[in-house]
Amino acid sequence: MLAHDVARLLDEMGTLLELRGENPFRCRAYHTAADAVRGVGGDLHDLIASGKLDEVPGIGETIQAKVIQLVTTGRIDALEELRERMPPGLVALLRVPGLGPKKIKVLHETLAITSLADLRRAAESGAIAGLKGFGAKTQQKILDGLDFVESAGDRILQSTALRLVAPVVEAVRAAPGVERVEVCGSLRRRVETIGDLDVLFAAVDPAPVLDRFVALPEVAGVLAHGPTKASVRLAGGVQCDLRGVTPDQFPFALHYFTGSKAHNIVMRRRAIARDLRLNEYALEGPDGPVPCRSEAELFEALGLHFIPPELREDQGEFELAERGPIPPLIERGDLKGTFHCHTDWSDGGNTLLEMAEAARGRGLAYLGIADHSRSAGYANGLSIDRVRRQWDEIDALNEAFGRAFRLFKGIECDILPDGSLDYPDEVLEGFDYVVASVHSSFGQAREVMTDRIVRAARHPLVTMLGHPSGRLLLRRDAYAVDLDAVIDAAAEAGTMIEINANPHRLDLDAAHARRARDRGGLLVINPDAHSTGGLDDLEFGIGVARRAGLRPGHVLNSASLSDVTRRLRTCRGDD
DNA sequence: GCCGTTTTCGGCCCGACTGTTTTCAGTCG
Repeated sequence: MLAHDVARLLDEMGTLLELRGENPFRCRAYHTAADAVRGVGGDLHDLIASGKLDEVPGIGETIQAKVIQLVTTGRIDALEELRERMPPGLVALLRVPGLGPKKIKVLHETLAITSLADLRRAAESGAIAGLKGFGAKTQQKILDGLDFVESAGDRILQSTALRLVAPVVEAVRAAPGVERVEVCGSLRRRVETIGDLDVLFAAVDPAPVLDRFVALPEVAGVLAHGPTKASVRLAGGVQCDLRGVTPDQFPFALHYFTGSKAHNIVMRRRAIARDLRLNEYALEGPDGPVPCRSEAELFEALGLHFIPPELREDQGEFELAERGPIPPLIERGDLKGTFHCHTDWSDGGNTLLEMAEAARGRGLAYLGIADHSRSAGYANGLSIDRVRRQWDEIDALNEAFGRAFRLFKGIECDILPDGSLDYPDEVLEGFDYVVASVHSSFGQAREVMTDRIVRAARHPLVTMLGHPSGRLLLRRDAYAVDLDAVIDAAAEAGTMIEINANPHRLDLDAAHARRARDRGGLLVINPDAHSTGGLDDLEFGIGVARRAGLRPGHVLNSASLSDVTRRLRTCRGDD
C-alpha cells in the first residue's frame, strides 16, 4: 500500500476524532503521523518488513499497530467504527470557512445537521443565529461560506497564482511607508499548486497600507481586516492574506509566513531547546531579543545553515543544514539549453527559426526540437518522410547559426500500448535524441502500464522519458503506474527522466525527482513548449528541481553545448 | 497519541481576528 493512501486514512481518522470532540493532542497525533508517513513515501510494505516503521518520529506504538493492520488487511477497525458512528457528510462541513470541529459538533448535536444541504437549510431558516455561541453574523458567514464551497475549486496553478499576486505586490510596494514586500507561503516554497496567496510587507505603520489593500479593485470581498493583517477574496475566489510588520520584525515574519507549518514547528522546538522562544516577530532569549537581520541569521541563531524556501518541508532539510552549508540548488541561470519543444511541424505555434531565436534571446546555447511522432494524429505527428524534411531544415539552420547556437534533432516519440516505439530503429537512429512519452491507452492496468514504460526506458535508442506520470494538475490524475519501478529501470539503463516544466504538468514531481537523483539517474528540465512563450515555463521546472534538492550536476541541460553534444552521442552508443 | 540533555508524566507552536461575549472561545494560518 502506498504511503500517500495510508496518510490519507490517518488524516481522516484525526479529523473524525476532532469532530467527536476528542483530546486535540490525540487528534493532532494522527495528522502528525500522516505527515510522517507522507515524508517516508513509497510503498509501506518494505518499511514494515524491515521493522523500520517504529523508527519514524511521530509514529508510536498505537498508530504503528493501526498502520500495520491497514497495510496487511486493508482496513483499520478503529476507523471503520468511527465512520459508522459519524454521519459521512459531517467531514464536508469542515470545508466551510469559519466552521471548525467545535462548531460543527454543536450544529450536529443541537440541529441534527449532517450535510452541507442541512447546513444551508438551517442557516436560511434562521435557526443557527439563535444557538449559544452563534449569532446573526456567524449565520451569514456560513451562508457566504457555502456559496464559496459550492462555487470555487480548491487550488490554483502556480502560474495562475503568480498572475494574481503580481498586481497586489505592485500596489503594496507603491504604498507610502512600505520598505519591503515579499510573497510568502506555498508560492515562495514553489509548491505545485497553491491554496491561497500570502504577501508580507515591512512598514513602520502597517495599518494604512492594509486600508489601501482592502480597497484594491482586485478585491471582491473582505474576510478580515485588522491593524496588522487583512484577508480578502480576490475576484475569481482566491484568498489573499496580507500581513504587515515593522522592518525589525521582517526577517522573522518572512520565515514564519513562508512555512511550511511542519518546518516552523521544528524551528520553534529548536528554539525552545536553546532556551529561546521563536514567533513571527522575534527570537527571544532570557536576556532579551536575539536580533536577526535576515533569515540566514535566524537559521544561524538556531545552529543551522541557510535553508532555501523550497526545502522547508521538514523532509530532511534540518539534518542537511546541521551538517554544513547546503550546496547551491540549481537556478534558471544554470540552464544552457533545453529539450522537448514543439514547432508548427506538429502542434506548436511557431516555426523552427522562431523557436531558435526565442531560445537564444533567453540566453540558451542550444534547443532540442521534439515534435510529435507519427501516431499522434491529433497533434499532426510527423510521418517518416516529414521527419527527414525537418532534419534538412534543421541542418540548414544550424549551418546559418555557426557556433553561436545549435538546434538538436529530437522527437517526442509515442510509447505505443505494448511498450514499443512509434518508428523503426533505423529512423530513431537518425535523431540526436529521443523523448519517449505515453499519449494513448491511459486506462491500462498498473502492471501493464509500468511494463510498457519500463520497456521504453530500456530501449537503447531512448534518451529520456517525457512526462512520466501523465498527470495534468487539477484536471487529470496520473495514470496507474509504479513510478518507483520506472525510475529504477531508467537509472539502471542510463535513460534520463524529464521534469516537464509546463505548469499544468510538473511531471516528474519533486519527490520522485529526488528518488531519481538518489538512484543515480540524470534529470532533464524541459518546458514542453508549444510556442516561444512556453520557454519561460522552464522556471517552473527549476522550482520542482529545487524542491527535489537538485544541483546543476543532476540536470543534463545545465551542461554546456559541447558537453551535451558528447553526452547525447554517448547515450546513442556512437562513441 | 507521542515523546524525553528539565521529563516515563505532563506537557504538546502561537498570535491575529472575529463574533459573541462582558473576559473569551473558536478558527485560521
